[in-house]
Amino acid sequence: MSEYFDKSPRSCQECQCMSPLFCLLNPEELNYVDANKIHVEFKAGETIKKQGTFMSHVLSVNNGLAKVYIEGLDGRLAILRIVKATSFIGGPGIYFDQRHHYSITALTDASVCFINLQVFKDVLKGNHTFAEEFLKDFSRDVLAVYNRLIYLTQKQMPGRMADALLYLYDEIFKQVKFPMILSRFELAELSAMSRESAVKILRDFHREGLVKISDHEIVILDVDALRKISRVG
Amino acid sequence: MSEYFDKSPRSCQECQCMSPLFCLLNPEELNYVDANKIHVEFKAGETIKKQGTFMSHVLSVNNGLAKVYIEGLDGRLAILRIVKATSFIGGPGIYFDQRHHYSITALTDASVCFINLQVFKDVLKGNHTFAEEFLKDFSRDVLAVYNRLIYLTQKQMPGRMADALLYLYDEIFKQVKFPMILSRFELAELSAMSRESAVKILRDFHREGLVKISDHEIVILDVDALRKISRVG
DNA sequence: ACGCAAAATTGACATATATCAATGTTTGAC
DNA sequence: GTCAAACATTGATATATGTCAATTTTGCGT
Repeated sequence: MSEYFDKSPRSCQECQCMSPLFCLLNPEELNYVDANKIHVEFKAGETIKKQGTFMSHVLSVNNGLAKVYIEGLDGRLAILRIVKATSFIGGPGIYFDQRHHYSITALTDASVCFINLQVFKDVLKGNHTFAEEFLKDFSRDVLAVYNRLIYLTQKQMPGRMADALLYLYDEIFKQVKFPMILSRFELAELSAMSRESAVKILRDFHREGLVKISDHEIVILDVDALRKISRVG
Repeated sequence: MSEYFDKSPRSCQECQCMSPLFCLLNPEELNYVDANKIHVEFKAGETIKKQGTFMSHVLSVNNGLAKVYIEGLDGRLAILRIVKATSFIGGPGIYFDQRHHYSITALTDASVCFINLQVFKDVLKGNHTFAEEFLKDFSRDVLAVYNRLIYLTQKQMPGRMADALLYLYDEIFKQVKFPMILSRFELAELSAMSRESAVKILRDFHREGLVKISDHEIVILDVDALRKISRVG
């Protein structure tokens, strides 16, 4: 029961897990956000947001990891990116049509704040530094999608899988040994190939001594070789 | 010689070719933009902006058609979209790193205004309606890239080519008979396949009576069948 | 009208990739 | 601990797609 009450919202003022974006708010603005946010804990595997639904709130991931993905044709998923704490998640729906254009699912237990969209827009309207930083964040995400578009359409499978692994290394964990938060199938969804192809490529990487996968852990043994495969395509 | 002088900038106030975005400016703001813009005429085939260069200005296409494309791996191009009059072209570089992240080349003779980036930002800062509409525009572009990501990675070649043709019909010309502004090679770049594959698919479409291509013109004979191919993938 | 260069076309072939079916392995619920 | 369900693996095979090389067509400058 005490656990239940632990889940009650902390105030934003004392929160150490806030997305850096919100550090640009003055106390008054932060109060306004604080009064209009909801804090929710998710278990690994739970859906945080479903593509297509009305965007009543924007999100801030305070803790844990989640996958952001588009539900494409015939239910096939395309994982866009992995988000870690602390990240703001908005998306093109904020100003376009107030809908979520991707789904988000927790990969680990995760703690997420939902900030009322209108309140977010109000604050954005009144604080130009905040608005610029938001735009910068958004633009960075857009650029990442451009890059994915290129490498998913112009590289072959080994290059795409190398990119997926290097992405986890460079952007998410920043160390060569990290937990396998994604199943083979999800790695396939991240690199736009079939599950079986993903398995085969990973086996090849393993045989060539580039990576070691065991016990829910992956170790990248030869970063340079992976980068070369990524480059060659 | 008189032609040379025709190219001198008209004032934005009397311009009928302005991107709708700029209609949201008040006279004072429009004057400010007018005083800080450059108007240039391009011939078909000329490069309007080159990916990677410093973004000193944002663009407004007043007349003509242009292709917006990313220069990917080994010089392979991915055409993102076709722009027609009247369109604003900014991109993620505005707020991220002040660089152009795609190249733009004129497909027909084209008339383009270059608006000083700082001036654009100033106006955006001071006019919230303008800012919101800009964001809406930007978000629409982003969504289009999401869709491209899905259909380029999850559809097979016939579906992708059908999408390319339907894009020209639905978004650009809005009639089933339109000039072939894109070469076969460029159609291939728009649908992420090799030039030869594009030729073969188009031949198939032609044999099946879906399209007719001749004399620099394309006629879509069976829109519904194309839509079906697009759906099936 | 001529001839050159670029673009388009073709079919044969090589390669990349998905699919299928069968099997093995892990995980979590009871 | 057992069982079922999900996940992972494998090799065989089918399909999609790219590449190559040869040829034809088109566009354009003189």
